[in-house]
Amino acid sequence: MSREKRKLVSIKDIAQEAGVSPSTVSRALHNHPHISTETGERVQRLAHEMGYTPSLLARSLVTQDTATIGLVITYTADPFLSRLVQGVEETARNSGYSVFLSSSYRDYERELEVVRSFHERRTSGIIITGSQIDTDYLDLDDRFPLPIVLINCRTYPYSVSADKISGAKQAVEHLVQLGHRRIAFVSNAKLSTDLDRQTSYQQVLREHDIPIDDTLVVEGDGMLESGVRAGQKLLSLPQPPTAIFCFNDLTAMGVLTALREADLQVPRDCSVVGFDDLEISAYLCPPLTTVRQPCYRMGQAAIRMLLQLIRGENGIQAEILQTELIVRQTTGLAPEPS
Amino acid sequence: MSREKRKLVSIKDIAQEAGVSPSTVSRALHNHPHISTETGERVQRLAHEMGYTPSLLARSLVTQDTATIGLVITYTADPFLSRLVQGVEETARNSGYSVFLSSSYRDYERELEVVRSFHERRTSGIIITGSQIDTDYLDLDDRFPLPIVLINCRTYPYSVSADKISGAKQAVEHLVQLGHRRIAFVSNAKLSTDLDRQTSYQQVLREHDIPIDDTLVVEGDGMLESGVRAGQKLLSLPQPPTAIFCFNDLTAMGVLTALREADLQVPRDCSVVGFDDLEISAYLCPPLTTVRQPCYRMGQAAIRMLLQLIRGENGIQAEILQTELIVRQTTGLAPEPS
DNA sequence: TTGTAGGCGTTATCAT
DNA sequence: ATGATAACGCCTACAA
Repeated sequence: MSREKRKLVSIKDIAQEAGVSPSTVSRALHNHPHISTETGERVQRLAHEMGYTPSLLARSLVTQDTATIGLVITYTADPFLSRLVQGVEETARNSGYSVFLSSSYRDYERELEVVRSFHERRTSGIIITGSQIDTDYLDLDDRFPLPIVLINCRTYPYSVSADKISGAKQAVEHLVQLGHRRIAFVSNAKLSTDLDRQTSYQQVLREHDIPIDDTLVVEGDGMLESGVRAGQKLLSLPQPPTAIFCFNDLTAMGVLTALREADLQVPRDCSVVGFDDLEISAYLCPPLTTVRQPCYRMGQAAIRMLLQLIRGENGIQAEILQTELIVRQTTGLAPEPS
Repeated sequence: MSREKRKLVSIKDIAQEAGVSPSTVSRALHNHPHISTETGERVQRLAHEMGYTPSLLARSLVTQDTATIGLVITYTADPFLSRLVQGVEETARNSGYSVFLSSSYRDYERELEVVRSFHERRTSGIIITGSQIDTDYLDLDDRFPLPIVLINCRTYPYSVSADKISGAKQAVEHLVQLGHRRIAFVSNAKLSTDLDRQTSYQQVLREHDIPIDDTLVVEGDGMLESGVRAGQKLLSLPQPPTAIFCFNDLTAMGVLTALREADLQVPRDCSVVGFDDLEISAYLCPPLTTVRQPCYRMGQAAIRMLLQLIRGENGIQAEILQTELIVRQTTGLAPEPS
């Protein structure tokens, strides 16, 4: 690769070479209806020979459309997000859009900064996961006058979410049916959508007249290590739980580790349920019972909604996708009270 | 959010409002040296009040610099890549660059298509993982006259790689030291860098006068499911291996699953070594012995090299980062020959 | 210190 | 069917 910066060939260069005007070249390149096949072909051939690559930059400037979207995720390392990113990226590309990716680290200022930078780049719209700003975007409308779709934020009008309420209910119900009465919950205090799970958890317990014990609700942060600590904390209780419902699969993996380190058998001594259904969850030891979120489809739905907003369509409503309990081998009958 | 498309305020609008020329506004916004503090402040204030957001699009067109890079990855769902993406994204952003993300699915045409689209967007440079095109880029120089850095492709002059040769050696050596003589290898036929591992594998065996048995080398594709199949295949051998060295951690997880389903204990009946050291690998059951690739630092090194290329610096050389054997609990002494 | 003018690479509107 | 011209929003000599 020669390293000096070369000047790229432009429409003007082709025009000169072909002995026509730049506008003719532009038209020829776009298969404009009223163009003679002769010049059309000549221009096309010349463009190819000269190694012409159109500048979407310049095009965007005049068409006022970058065909670009911004995707804000919390952490690139979060495995829950990778399939979602895939859904967004594939669907966007199939619609001719490129996607900018940046992460917010669940930080309000960072997120604001990223959204601002996307707006400077004149992205046609933005998709945000785990937003810390959420409904404040409605007020920031004049600062960011471009369509925004949020993921898992049901209070915002343009959003795509998984039905966590129903998912959490199914999970806890499943444990109750197995005879568990001391059911713990490991939360993610940082996340507002965590409330759905916790509310469902409490509701199911109440419906079955199971007393709610606050010591059985432990705070986590959705990461592996916090799952380990939460597990240890729960095991050190005078009356440890016989089942643990976790905020997500990563937390569940941490809890499983804590149980193993305490020489407890799953599910014989304690049942565990996760949330997300990561690809790896089916390959854990034992394979994890969990609530599946349709990550790929959520990403896909988000970009579709965003494209509708970009096109100025009306009647767009928040979407809620179904979750599904996947019963594998980390849940079993409650141990007999000894 | 009001849904009609508003016209954004431009430098001209501010100029008119402030009663100065557009160039003065431009200078004021950039803290140009020769500008009166009075107008400077007035313009800044006005810009803020009017909700001005500069168009990097227009700016890029004139400065011939988009401050944008393209990142091509094989699959967004590959957990090995998430930390690498993080390294690229964070470092890029800290240098004022935004990053486009797209995936190639390890397909030559797809990759070409993505690179072309990045070039159309006039990205300042491109980073590519798992390239199928690799050294062909040297010939494609006229089609893509922009800096390209490859990851894990040592035959290309501008590349960042992990030292897989040494890593694989350490892994197999470790198994030999534990007394294993029937050591299997699960490969990834799709990937050229796989050869490094396989070569090291054979070399270590030779060094220890261990006969090389071709039936102990099984093809995989680096995904979970292929690990399961490879494991099953190896177990069905008349003389199954006592240790399995896997192309990556995902494959190792699959192998572990196959072993568990066959009611074999790890490492008592069979040892397993992975490659990558994903975050979750430390939390498997048992925790996985593996070769760590410094994913984050590889991403960081790649973007640094790319920025050097963009700046036109000389003397840039391919970088090779060290790998490290992380011994956990899936490896143990070879079982006594029965 | 500020304004004028030209240009970045395209597309779009008028003519011809 | 093609060409001239203006415009997108910004930057930057050069001139004043």
